Amino acid sequence: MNIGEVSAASGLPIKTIRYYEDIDLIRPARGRNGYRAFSEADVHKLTFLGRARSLGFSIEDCRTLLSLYEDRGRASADVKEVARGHLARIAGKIEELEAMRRALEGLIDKCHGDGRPDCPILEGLARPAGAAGG
Amino acid sequence: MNIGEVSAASGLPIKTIRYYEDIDLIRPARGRNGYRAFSEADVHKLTFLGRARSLGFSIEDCRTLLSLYEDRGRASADVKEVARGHLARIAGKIEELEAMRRALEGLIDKCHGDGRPDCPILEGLARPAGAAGG
DNA sequence: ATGCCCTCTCCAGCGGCTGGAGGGTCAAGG
DNA sequence: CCTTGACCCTCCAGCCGCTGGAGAGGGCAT
Repeated sequence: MNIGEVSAASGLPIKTIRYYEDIDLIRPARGRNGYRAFSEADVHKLTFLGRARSLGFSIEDCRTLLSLYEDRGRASADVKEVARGHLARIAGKIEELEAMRRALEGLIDKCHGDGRPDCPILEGLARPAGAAGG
Repeated sequence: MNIGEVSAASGLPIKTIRYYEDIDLIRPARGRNGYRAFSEADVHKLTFLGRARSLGFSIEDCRTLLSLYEDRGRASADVKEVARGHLARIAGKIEELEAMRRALEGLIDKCHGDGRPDCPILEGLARPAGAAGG
């Protein structure tokens, strides 16, 4: 299988597949013409990688997950630990973003948003964080 | 004011301040010795930038916000539009992350996480997204 | 041989810093 | 006057995970 077909089959861009080879996530064979020759196993791995990435796992996590995936003697506890760590990072990011959202919504609500120059959003950015106007 | 004091006053790392000058967000004066000589206005701008960044605004948004901040004749509607756009991006990201979280939690819940190799997390990553085991 | 699409490698850039090398400046102390 | 040490300077490289583009070669139909 050439890279174009694999791209279509896995849903990953060609560039990404080459990149994954570059960082040693996959090691496709090579034909005499120099073209990458992907096996079914390569396609499975790439699909796996695509799903893991779409769940937000880092490349390093993906590397770990892939090696667990390939290790028939793995302990599921190891997989779970990686997943839990990632889940915690996601939860943290969500909290961060929700704090931003709350702060932004608070400012936006106060801004009349017309042609006049006075603007609580800019004032909020210019003042110390918690300082309510009073 | 030298960069160290400004860093302490604004809460921004020295490197970041230099970087902000590099990309023309601020234009501090220079002393005869080549040191940056910051005015109070520079410090205000940097503090403003720090707050905007902490709310997740991109550098380009910050550039816009800063120019609005400095423009006494601005329309608050313009500020509000920038903020609303950013809020929408944040909300989008939160949704994305929450979808990831739900998917991950679903997988993690199903994994017993012991020494045995069978693992619904890996299976979930190996199969098409919505395909429940049956 | 032509044309077209596929593939290859290598280099550069995105955002937003951050670290480090290698050097100049300034104030205090001896 | 000299040294010490904290500060400041510039420039380059790297982080992550790709992505775009240049320039060249391969494969197949006509």
